[in-house]
Amino acid sequence: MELTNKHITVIFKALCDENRVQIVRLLQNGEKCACKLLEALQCTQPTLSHHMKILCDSGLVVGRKEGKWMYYSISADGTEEAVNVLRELTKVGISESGGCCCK
Amino acid sequence: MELTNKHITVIFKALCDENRVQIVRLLQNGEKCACKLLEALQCTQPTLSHHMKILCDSGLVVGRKEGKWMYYSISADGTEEAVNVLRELTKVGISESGGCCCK
DNA sequence: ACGACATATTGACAAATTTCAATTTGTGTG
DNA sequence: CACACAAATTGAAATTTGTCAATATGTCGT
Repeated sequence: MELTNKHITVIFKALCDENRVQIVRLLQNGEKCACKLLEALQCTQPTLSHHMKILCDSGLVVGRKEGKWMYYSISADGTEEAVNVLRELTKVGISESGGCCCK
Repeated sequence: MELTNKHITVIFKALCDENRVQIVRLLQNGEKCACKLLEALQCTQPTLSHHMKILCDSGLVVGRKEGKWMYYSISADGTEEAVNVLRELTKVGISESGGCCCK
């Protein structure tokens, strides 16, 4: 599979915002409905909805609809992929000869 | 050690920008001087300098000054910490009972 | 000390992101 | 069907981020 810079940024943009990091932490002890997240966070419902969209788009979180409620949880597949992407991206390969391009 | 949401965002903000992701990829085959990065990227020198600062602040990249040149490379320690942080953050613990808070 | 060069910093502007109020969509219940 | 409720979408304002031109800082060679 290809791994564009764009795709990589989508994954890590999810964790660029303190509120979203907090949301992930809240999901660490299991699936939670949106309203529970909403009362834990200090933001409005549309703002939470926006953050959840970004988290879901990144693949780190998955949503499950049940009636009028929305349940969110950490995606094992998504987070594993994120760790792999981060490891791949920061893996150092064949070291080139040093020296500067400028004379 | 403590691990604030703020600290976590600093790490992952580094990988939020396509140019910075590209820079990390360029560093994968060894240390590079700023001017070499500059000719690979399509941006001005101040912009590159700005991105390098963010990458260094995140700990993922380290800089080494040699004369008038600046050499950058991927930090093994920094990237290992980033992977650990990501794994810690996305680790699912004791699953709580399901159900919605709303009646 | 002076000039040339590499990098960093400053200031300004454009683009993207975060946030909320208002509204819409979707779902279940009386 | 009408109402109530949960979540998503829209649109606008405030903030943050990315970018560049201009300038400053630091280093080397003459």
